[in-house]
Amino acid sequence: MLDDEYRYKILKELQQDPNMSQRALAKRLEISLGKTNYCLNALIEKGMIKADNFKNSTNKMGYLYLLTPKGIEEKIALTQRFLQRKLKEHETLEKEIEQLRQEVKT
Amino acid sequence: MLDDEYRYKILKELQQDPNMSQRALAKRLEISLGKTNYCLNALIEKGMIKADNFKNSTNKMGYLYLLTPKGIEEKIALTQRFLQRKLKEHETLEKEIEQLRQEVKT
DNA sequence: TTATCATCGTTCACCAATTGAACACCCTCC
DNA sequence: GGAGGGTGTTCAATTGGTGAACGATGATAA
Repeated sequence: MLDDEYRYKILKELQQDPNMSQRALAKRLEISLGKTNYCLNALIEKGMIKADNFKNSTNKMGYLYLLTPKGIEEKIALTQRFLQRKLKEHETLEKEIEQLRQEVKT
Repeated sequence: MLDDEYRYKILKELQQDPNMSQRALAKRLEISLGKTNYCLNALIEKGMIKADNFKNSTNKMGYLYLLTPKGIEEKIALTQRFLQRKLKEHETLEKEIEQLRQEVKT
């Protein structure tokens, strides 16, 4: 459940916008709230993310999910690993498409 | 469970080699025997495939899973739909890769 | 013939992953 | 105080997928 993909995506989204509820995160990643909560807590557990309780100046209260230095490093590593995987997928996909085109010709 | 992908793949494999056990099919598609059985029966139910009981000349008995005319048509339609989807995926993937490359630069 | 072995399709109890309604809590505003 | 809207957390329920086990059938050996 805690595969690279979601670890990467969560770190990415939170780095970009640490002020983001778990619900917003869930919507963005197109996964359930429960799964989001599970993955996020795992990242916190591992010291990748620090959850800061904080109050917005005017209105609502909320959390800030900030990447720790370790989290930032991890995110970089994951990005590279993720890119490699995507490149492999890309290669595979192109072969598949070529094959499908051949098939359509017939 | 009976998504386009497996319908397409099953029709393709069986068109190519109608003499193929469900176990062999399962291995080829990298899905479980149970799922293979379920999908295949659904295709039979819909009249896409006809299961002929038949005896091999020399040794074993087995089934022939032959595509019906309707099945052949369906397979063509699925191939095209599948190709379209793969092209979309391809586009998406390239964007993702580009984005990842940008990110790695930083 | 009978027994054994291999292979077939079918079944279904089991496991893992995922979901989201429900809950407790906090804050603001009336 | 109470209503309303936002939090994160929980967990019963559903879903999807698995493959061992089963009965049937034909080939093969005794």
